[in-house]
Amino acid sequence: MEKHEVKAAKCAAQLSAVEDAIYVLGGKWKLRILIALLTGYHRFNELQRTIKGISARVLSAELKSLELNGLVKRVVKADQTPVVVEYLPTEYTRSLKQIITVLGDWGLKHKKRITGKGVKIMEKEVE
Amino acid sequence: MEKHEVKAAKCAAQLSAVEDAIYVLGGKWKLRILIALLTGYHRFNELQRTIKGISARVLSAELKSLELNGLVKRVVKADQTPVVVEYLPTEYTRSLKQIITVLGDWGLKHKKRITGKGVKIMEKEVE
DNA sequence: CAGAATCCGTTAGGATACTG
DNA sequence: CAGTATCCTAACGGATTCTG
Repeated sequence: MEKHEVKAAKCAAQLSAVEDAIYVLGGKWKLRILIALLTGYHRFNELQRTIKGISARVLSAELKSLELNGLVKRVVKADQTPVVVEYLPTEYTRSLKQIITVLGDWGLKHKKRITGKGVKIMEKEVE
Repeated sequence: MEKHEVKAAKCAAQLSAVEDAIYVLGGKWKLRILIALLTGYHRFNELQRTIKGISARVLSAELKSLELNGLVKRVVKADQTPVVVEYLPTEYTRSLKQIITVLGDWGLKHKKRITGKGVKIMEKEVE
């Protein structure tokens, strides 16, 4: 195998692996939900309050998707009234901690970089 | 500050940092483009060939967005005919290497996890 | 509280064709 | 080669209302 073929193969492998990760974790909300989950928020409305801006509809859909991928466990405690539903992180969810850490670190640096320079790329204010 | 307030503050900080990262790197293509860039692909059509499935329109738009964020440098070599345009990673781009590595590792594990179990979450085939 | 149902606007991004 | 220009649609996601 020649040099550029090696390069191509490595790039393709990297590309495909990252692609898979993005496929599961991508989108606006999934990682945020997982962070809240790992932080200790487990109830539906609690999650909605913690994750600013998410609607019940979207939260519900995202939780289902995450459950399909084994990243959330939905637990119904039927022995209580009213019924309590909890969304719990799984063992598998904890394997994401490194991703979250690394991404968070970079995001922090990036914010400092742009606010430090006084550059505003796009408007993002809320109020 | 009480315990749950600390938790809330930490979670919010983490949330906001990751949010910032997603804002810049999110979407279907940005990270893939950066990987190709870091691997050594610099020309427009070269990138399009390497990143399977991306259209010229989208590639063009994404490159502009990345350039705005300082993650790509567009270099025109006017001393040649025809004019050669190169998209080069910056120093700042290299700060993403860890993210790419971690994300790639996880994606690889995840793929093994699902293919190993024979689970097909959603259809994703191309042909 | 924990959602489902409905409606509806925005947008990411695909397909194709064209240009200097 | 290095893009632009158009057109178009599927998916994302916001707002609101309703329910057991």
